[in-house]
Amino acid sequence: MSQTPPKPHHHGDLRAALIRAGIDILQTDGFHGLSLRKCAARAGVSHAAPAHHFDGLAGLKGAIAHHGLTLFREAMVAASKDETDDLARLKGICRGYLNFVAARPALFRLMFGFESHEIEKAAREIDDAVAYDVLRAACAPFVRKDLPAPILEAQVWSLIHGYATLYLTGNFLRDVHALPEQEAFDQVMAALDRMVSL
Amino acid sequence: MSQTPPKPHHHGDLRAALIRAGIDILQTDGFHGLSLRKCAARAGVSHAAPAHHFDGLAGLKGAIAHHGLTLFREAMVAASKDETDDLARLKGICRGYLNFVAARPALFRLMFGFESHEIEKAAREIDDAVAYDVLRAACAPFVRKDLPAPILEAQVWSLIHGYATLYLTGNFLRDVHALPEQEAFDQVMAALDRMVSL
DNA sequence: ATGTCAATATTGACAGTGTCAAGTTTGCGG
DNA sequence: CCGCAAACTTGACACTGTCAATATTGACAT
Repeated sequence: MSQTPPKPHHHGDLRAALIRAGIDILQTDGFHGLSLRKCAARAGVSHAAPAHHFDGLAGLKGAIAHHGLTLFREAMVAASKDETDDLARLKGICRGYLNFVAARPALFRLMFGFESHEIEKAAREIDDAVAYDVLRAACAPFVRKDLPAPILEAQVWSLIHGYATLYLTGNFLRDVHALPEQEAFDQVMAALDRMVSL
Repeated sequence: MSQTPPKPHHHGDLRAALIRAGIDILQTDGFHGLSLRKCAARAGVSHAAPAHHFDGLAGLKGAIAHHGLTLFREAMVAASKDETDDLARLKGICRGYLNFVAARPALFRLMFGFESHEIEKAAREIDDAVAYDVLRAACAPFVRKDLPAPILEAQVWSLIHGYATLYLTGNFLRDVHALPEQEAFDQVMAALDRMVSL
């Protein structure tokens, strides 16, 4: 895509404005509300203008996801940075994960929903690392010879990702979601105690 | 919706035909390929005919998800029924879960993607139980006083659901997915050993 | 058999959507 | 000042879901 717009001509910086518009629309109108034409309208340009900055809708979604990943990382960092204990820190990461899901459901859906398959794949692999590193660091203290880092990370990531998505969609887990939110989270995340114990 | 179509007039049983068409289209053209008009065309009726059997697209998706849930259940039962050991049986359920995801990705996405939010909600809560009961039964042997059934179920469901969706979308977990599929599955599901152990 | 009537399906229209092919404006570099 | 390319607009196309109006069908009562 056009990663170097050196000097904006008409708008100012349309590319950034469209991404901002997209994130706003996701928050306001939900995932369905996002469309190229609405982003264009909100940015005050014509309906086909975005085509010059993104490779169609998939390209715009890719750019939004790219930006969203830094917000995602920030949420996890913020929720874990005050923890000193290794386990509490890991749970803080998960707490941040869930906070992000609750705060920006549509953006999360764009980033991690099945749609991510159709998103511009190029930069994705690099971007993912931005968020994944946070988890990796939090998992590091628990790595053992019989529990390699990639496996542990996959286990933890699967657990929190699964819980977050089931939480978001309301599928299954009704008994648990009937509990107060924090208690439900704590009880499910208690699985980490065992997964990580000697 | 029309839950009692006592005597078909024109088509034969258009409702069932549309659901079948929908599942076929999901398998052939992927999630995006599904549309009311295409289902109608494949069933040999006009584009607006489905409206008389389903409450719009959400209604059709709901009906497809309803049917898909029984296939989903069958996949889990089939993969676990020959196991006698309790833990192996639980892992068989998870194996069946992943098998289903691999075999019918678009249908799975319709059922458990974020789209399920917009799906006809009415029957969903009852339907869910159809599949959830399989998991519940497999979890039952491991329930203890300090590990109530709903919590354990939520932990197991979150783990396999998270792994399956990350597997499907290709987000994160690259190191693990570089492994042979069965080995990756086994290693991640080893977390169950610990979660369930005394 | 005949007429009634509701369920079933068709047709045509409408507002959206993404995307493409042209044209138009803008402003920088020679 | 002029060219020229980047940025943007305009108009069209095919496709989508949805609705209102119409036509058809088949069962049931008389």
